[in-house]
Amino acid sequence: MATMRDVAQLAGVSTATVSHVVNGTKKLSPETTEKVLMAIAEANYTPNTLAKSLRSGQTHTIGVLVEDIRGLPVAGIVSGINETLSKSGYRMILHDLHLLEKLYNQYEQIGSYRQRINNGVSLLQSSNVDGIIYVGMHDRHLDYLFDPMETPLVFAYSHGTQQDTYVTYSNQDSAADMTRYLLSKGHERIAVIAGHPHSYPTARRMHGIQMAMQQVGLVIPEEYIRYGNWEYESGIDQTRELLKLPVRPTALFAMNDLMAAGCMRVLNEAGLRIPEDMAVVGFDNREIASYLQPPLTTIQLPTTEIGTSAALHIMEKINNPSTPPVREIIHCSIIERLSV
Amino acid sequence: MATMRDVAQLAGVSTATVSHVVNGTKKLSPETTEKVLMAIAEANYTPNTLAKSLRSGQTHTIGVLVEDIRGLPVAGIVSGINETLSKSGYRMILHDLHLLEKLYNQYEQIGSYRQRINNGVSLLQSSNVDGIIYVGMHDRHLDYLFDPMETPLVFAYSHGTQQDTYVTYSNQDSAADMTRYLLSKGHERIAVIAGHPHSYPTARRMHGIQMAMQQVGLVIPEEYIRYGNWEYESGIDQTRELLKLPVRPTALFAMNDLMAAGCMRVLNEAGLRIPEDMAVVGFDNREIASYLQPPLTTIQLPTTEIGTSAALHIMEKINNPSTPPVREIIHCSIIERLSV
DNA sequence: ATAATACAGATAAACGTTTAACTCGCATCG
DNA sequence: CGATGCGAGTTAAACGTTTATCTGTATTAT
Repeated sequence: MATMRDVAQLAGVSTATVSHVVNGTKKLSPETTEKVLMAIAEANYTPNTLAKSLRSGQTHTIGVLVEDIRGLPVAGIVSGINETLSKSGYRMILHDLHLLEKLYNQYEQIGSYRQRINNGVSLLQSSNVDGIIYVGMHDRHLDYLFDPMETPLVFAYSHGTQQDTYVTYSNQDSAADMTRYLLSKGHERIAVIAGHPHSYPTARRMHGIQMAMQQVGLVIPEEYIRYGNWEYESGIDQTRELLKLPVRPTALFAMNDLMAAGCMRVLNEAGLRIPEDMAVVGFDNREIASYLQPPLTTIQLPTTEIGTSAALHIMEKINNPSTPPVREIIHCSIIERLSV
Repeated sequence: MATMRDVAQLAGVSTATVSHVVNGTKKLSPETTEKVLMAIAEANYTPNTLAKSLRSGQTHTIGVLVEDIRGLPVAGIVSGINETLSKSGYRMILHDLHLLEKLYNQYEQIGSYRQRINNGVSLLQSSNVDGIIYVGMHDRHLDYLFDPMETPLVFAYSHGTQQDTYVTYSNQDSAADMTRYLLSKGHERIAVIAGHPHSYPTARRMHGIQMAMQQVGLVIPEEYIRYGNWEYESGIDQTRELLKLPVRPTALFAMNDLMAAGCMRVLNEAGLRIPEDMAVVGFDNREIASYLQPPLTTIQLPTTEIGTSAALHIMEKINNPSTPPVREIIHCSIIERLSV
């Protein structure tokens, strides 16, 4: 590999001059510039990133800490991050925390959870990353962990701590939008199969739904609201309960596609037609949504956009450390299929 | 950040001594070692990776080039790679080629395809990675591209070129296994909904199926073999054709879960019960397989294992450059559900 | 004419390690 | 007793850049 010294020798100048030509850090005479460029081409010179970083203290590398790359929204976000970073000449060190096995619910293992995050952060810091993007939802302990960190940090997907930059999607507005969509299709008796009762997304989405109803002077009766646990089976169970009601809803808003799939199965078995007898909508636009019968109308999470935006924010923070924290909430779009 | 010089000063020794303590590269007196260790602890010293790499020429970093992280098997493989690498103190630079939009089929865009790969490789090489793992299936042009590369290279998922190390899964054996499984359940009239007719997996899986049949003295009649294109709709179309046959098969082997889902829909609509009237199996174990009615018996790709193994191979190659190429084919397992 | 300024480029010190070569004292040995 | 070898630690060069400071010449202002 040719070094700067080789080029300098070839062009008959000093390495300083070569450096200035390469980086455009100083005005040089056209002749010298030309000579150097020729020499660079001839030697097939490419600057050594390590030396550059060692000297300058910047690696042009972003550490991306993901809870689990196998989670679908995570992959989309990483994809967006990567695309945006590469366009600006940044690399990405990915570190997977392997948190898909839900140990974060089990108190005795929280230590191990923290441990994994700490290890991840150490790994990234030892890689001299210029900034870190944390991708995931389970950020409860992060404020504690990241506190003593001087590296710029952006949360993607999760909300981070209040004093940090994050970019996420809108739970409330999206749910409200979907509700309005159902209303616009003439549905007034809308039932909800919510997620886990004490979870943040459940609360926000519920709020959005109720707001949208209220705006048109309607209210969801208590017996139309059923809480599941995000899983397929709970969609089944809760829908069965709903069908027992004396006055049936005409539309069913499941807070994710998995539960919506459960709904549809029950409706099918009960001989109800979708959407004629009952409309169903979901949330997430997972792969399964396209293959349900009928294909499910649902909400698309803006994963790529979240990634893109997080990447832009981290670069901004790096180049301008005094940037105030940004809280960005990206809107979701409705994917219209045939279940309404 | 404390440097080696600080530690040396604190301990009253030279930096060389500190280096030797840190790396265990030379036998030193217990007293000196102790002094140095104390100083390291006191200064909270952690070695600078950049300086280390610059000097030693090793970065302990692997470049992972993926065709598209949003592809499901890809995420699993990356997950496996990452876990194994971190355990050995390696980092991972991930670069996504964003190839999910199927431009590789369009001849006029092959240039752009190559371009993207070249850019990716350049990015990784400029990051001074110690080795590269290529994750993807579309490796047709790679031998051409990687030829002038001196960096150790391992293919994961795809077959790479014949003279390179790769690790993939077994198409033929898995299909044979599944066929034997069907046979063991008493099915003799097995129909196949194959993938795209000229694709490699289709050919290998077909071969596996036919071998397994032959071994018990059976043969699949030509009209039981139908070619789709891996998509849901083609599962639907081909199953309709199969149902027109005078003698119906008792089992249906779709070469992926999407087509199997299509099959099941048609069978449902035709009023046939699964598995009583017809058994169905798929391939891939995508998310959808669990949520079909009944849940689909299918084949699990060993994604994590592929990743793990690829990571081990690349580290082996780095530490021992003369390692001969390894061709590893990992076996898939059958996920038994209720569709047989 | 002379001082001040601008310009183009060179010099050399850093950045934080690793490691070959060296020093120095001490035991070993024929 | 001089040569030899060894053990423990030091010295300093090297890895390939960046960049503050310096030099020397040309331009401009007074």
